[in-house]
Amino acid sequence: MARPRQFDEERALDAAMRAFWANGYEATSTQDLCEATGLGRSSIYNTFISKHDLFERALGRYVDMMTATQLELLQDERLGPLERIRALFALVVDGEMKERRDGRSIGCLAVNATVELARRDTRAAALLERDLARRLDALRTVIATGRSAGEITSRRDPLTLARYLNSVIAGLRVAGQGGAGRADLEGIIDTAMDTLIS
Amino acid sequence: MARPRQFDEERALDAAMRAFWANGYEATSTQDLCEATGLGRSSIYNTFISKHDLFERALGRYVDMMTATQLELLQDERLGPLERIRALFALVVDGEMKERRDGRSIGCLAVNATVELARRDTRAAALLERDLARRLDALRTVIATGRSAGEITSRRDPLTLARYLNSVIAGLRVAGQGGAGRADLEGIIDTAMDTLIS
DNA sequence: CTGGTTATGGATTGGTCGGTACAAAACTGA
DNA sequence: TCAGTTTTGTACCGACCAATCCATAACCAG
Repeated sequence: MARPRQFDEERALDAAMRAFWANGYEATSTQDLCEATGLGRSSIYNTFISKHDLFERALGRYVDMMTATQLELLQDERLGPLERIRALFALVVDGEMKERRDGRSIGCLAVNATVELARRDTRAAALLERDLARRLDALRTVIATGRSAGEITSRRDPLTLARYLNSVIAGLRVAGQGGAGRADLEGIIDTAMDTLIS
Repeated sequence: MARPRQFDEERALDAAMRAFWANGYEATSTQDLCEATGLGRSSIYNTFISKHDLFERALGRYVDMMTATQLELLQDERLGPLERIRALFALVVDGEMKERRDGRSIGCLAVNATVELARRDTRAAALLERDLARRLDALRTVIATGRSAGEITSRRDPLTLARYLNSVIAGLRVAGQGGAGRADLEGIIDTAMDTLIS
């Protein structure tokens, strides 16, 4: 009954996400978004309402995808609890080694958005907070399992350990953006894991 | 022999630093900088050349001040190695509890700049890299001392442990910006310190 | 093939961006 | 008092910002 879209909304969203991921919210202009998505301004505004709304959807897509893969790992029953945590760290390090420029990684859009926006963008902050809760929950569960199984011997309670591991991951992201290489990141991870079995 | 300045350059620099710290580089306009410093545009450009140059000086001032206080703690011979590291963490947490808005901290300008700019601002990246080297060196030294003294029993080498601790600090900053409270941060710290004596 | 509806491209909006020009003001040494 | 120098306030610059308008294109149901 009307003219159909000439583009795939999900693909466009994905391209916008990458642009925000690489350059941050403020440094990404609507012109950049047009070029990244291949859409005209009209199509972007017709579809996504505003730059900020587009960013929210891009960030939402990012955390949904990332957290989904991470939870999959953390709930993989073919692996033991410690192996799952190791696998999660490996995933993070592999991510940090991709898309490097001058030896610096692109980091994690969730961390980047937390740092750039959380204090002055309530909606982004709420989105990030919900994602954090999901990730902490999954970490807490696998840690609790690991402790029951005797693999994790730390007497810190699982939620504290979950917050610790999540914080270590954020630190890894920042380190990657600061120029740390694979060996550096793996050293940090090995050290961080010592905590669980102490 | 000429008209003297009506303002204190260091005070102005300090005000600009706080503006960048609170809002980031891109989101801080030259108009914001005028209001924060109380200077007119002419005075700002006459003194600091450009927004970017002003940012560089502000960031330089920040890392010099912060790293100076942190190194002071790490080299305080009245404290044992572990106590020094604990004191450093306490300093970070206290910092994270200041200037909160909606329960979120302002974070650390060095971390914020790493996340926002390191990939596309070579000069800022170099500045941050030099600061990182200084901090890692001080951490490594105190860790080595602690191991000689038997306070630190981890068999990870001191540089790796230093990178680990520095990364944990960055993670704490991000957590603070994400809304973590004092108890959360202290839980992370206590857990992180377990590593050293394992 | 036509009327209704949506998508698209391009021009354009008012506003703000970082940065500059310029003249008046304010000081100092002579 | 005045020449020389720098600072300061104001007006201004072109460029770009996010966002909108509108005419045209493209599609589909009838």
